[in-house]
Amino acid sequence: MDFSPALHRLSRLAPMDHAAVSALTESMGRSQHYRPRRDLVVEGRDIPSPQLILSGWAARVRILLDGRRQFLNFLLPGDVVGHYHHHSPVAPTSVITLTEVTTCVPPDWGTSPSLDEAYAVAHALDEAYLLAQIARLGRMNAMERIGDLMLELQERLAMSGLTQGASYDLPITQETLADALGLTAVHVNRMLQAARRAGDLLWSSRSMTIPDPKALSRKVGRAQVRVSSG
Amino acid sequence: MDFSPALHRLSRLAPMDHAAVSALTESMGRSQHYRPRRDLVVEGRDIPSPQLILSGWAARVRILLDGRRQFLNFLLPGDVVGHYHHHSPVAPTSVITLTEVTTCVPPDWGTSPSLDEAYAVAHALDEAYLLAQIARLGRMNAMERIGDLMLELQERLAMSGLTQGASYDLPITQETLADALGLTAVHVNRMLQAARRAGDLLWSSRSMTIPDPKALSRKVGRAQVRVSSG
DNA sequence: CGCTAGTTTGAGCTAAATCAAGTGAGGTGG
DNA sequence: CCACCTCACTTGATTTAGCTCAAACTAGCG
Repeated sequence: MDFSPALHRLSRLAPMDHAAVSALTESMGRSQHYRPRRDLVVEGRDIPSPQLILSGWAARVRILLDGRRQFLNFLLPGDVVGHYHHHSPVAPTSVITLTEVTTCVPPDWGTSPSLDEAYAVAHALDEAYLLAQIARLGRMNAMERIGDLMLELQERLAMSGLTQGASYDLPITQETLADALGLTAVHVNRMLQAARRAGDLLWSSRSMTIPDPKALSRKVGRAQVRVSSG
Repeated sequence: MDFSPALHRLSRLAPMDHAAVSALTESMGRSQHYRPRRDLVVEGRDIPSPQLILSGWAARVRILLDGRRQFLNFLLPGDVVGHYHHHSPVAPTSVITLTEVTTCVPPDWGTSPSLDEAYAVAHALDEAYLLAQIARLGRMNAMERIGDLMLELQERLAMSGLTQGASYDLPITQETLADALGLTAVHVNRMLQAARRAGDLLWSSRSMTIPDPKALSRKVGRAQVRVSSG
C-alpha cells in the first residue's frame, strides 16, 4: 500500500525535516484499516486519539432527528481527524468512512517543529474549507455548489498528488454528494447532466474531469483558498 | 462602560486565576471603539492582532462576486477574532461590525494557564458553531433555521450573562438575519410572523423572547452544543 | 442469472425567491 | 414643531429552483 499522498500533502504544507519524516513513516507502519460506512469517530463519545488519513475518503457528518443527513466536510488523504490540540475531550461530530480507509495515529505535537507547522496549517485549511462550505450552502444555487465543490476537491487532491492532470478519482455516490451539498440526489443527478452538456464537468466511472478549471471558477464566482504558511 | 460580559464568558469557559483577571482588566483599559458597518478585519489582508469583543455584535462575512452576502457566524461579547494561534498570517474572511463595537487586544497566550484554557475552549466552541451553521444551511427549512439560530444565540449570550430570563437583546435587522440564514429578508419576515403566531418567538423593539426553549428545541430537532472543558 | 446499489427519467408540487408597492418610526434640519 | 427623508419592516402577486414520489434502467457481483 502506498501512503505517500499523506506524506506528500504534509510536506507541501510545511517542508518536513528528517525527524518528521522518520516519525511519520514509523507511524504509518502501524496503520489501521476500515471498511466503507464504518464510524471512525462517534459524536459525543470520547475521542480515542487523532487519526491521519492515509488512503480513502471519510466525512464528518451530522444527522438530524428525522434522519436528514448533512456532511460537514470531506476528509481526504493527508487530513487529520480529531486533533483537538488541547481540550474538549468530546467529539463534536461523527466521522464515517465513505470508502475503504487506512489511517494511522500521527506523531504527537512537539515531535518536530516542521511537523507542528504542518499540523497548524492543516488546521487552518480545515477551517477555511468549513467557511467555504457555509458560503456554498447559504448563497449558491445547485449548479454553483457542485462546481465549487468539485474545484475545491481538485485543489485539495492536487496537494497530495492525487490528481491526474485535469482529472481525479471521485469515489462517492451522487447520494453522498447530495448530502454534502444540501440537495437531493435526484437534483444532483440532473445538474450533473447539465454540467456535462455545458462541458463544465465530465464524471464517469469514478473519474471526475474539469476541462477548464479557470472558466468554471469564474462561472461559479469562486474565491481561492490560500495555502500560505509561515 | 461595562465590559463584564466578556470577562463573565471567559470565566465560564475556564475558571480564571488571579493573573488572568488582572491581565484581562489591564487589556480592557486599552479598548478600541468601532461604529456600525465598519471592517474589523479585511479578507486577505494581514491580521493586525487578535481582538476580544467587549461589547456589541460583529460577524464574519463572505461576499460573492455578484454581491450575494453570507454571514459565516456572529461574534458576540467574549468572542475572540483572529486568534490564529500560530501561523497563517492572512485573514481567511472579513469581519464587520453590526452594531457599535468595543474591542481590546487580549493578553497573549501563555499569560496564564487558565486563560489559555479559556482560549482553547473558546476556539473549540467557535468551530462547533460553524458546524451547526453548516447543518442549518444544508438541511433545515426556513422555520427551523430561524428557531435553531435564535436558540443558539440565547445559549451563547447566556454564557456572558447577557440574557434576561427568556429574553435577550437582538440588535440586528431582518436583512442581516437573512444573510446569516441563507434566506431573503422578505421570507425571514414572513417566517418570523408565523413564529410569533405559533408562540415560538416574540421579537419586538430589539428584544427576542423564546417563551418555551425546550419546546422549540424539540420542534427544530436541535442538538445541544456542549461547553465541557478539561 | 438474479440481486442490489446506484443512476436516470418523468410528472407534479411547494418552499422560497422575486418584484413591486406600500407603511411606519426615528432623526434632522428648517 | 413640522416636513421630509431614510431605513426597516410589511404585504401582495407571481415565478421558479429544487423537492417528492414513483417507476425504469444499468452495472457490478456472488
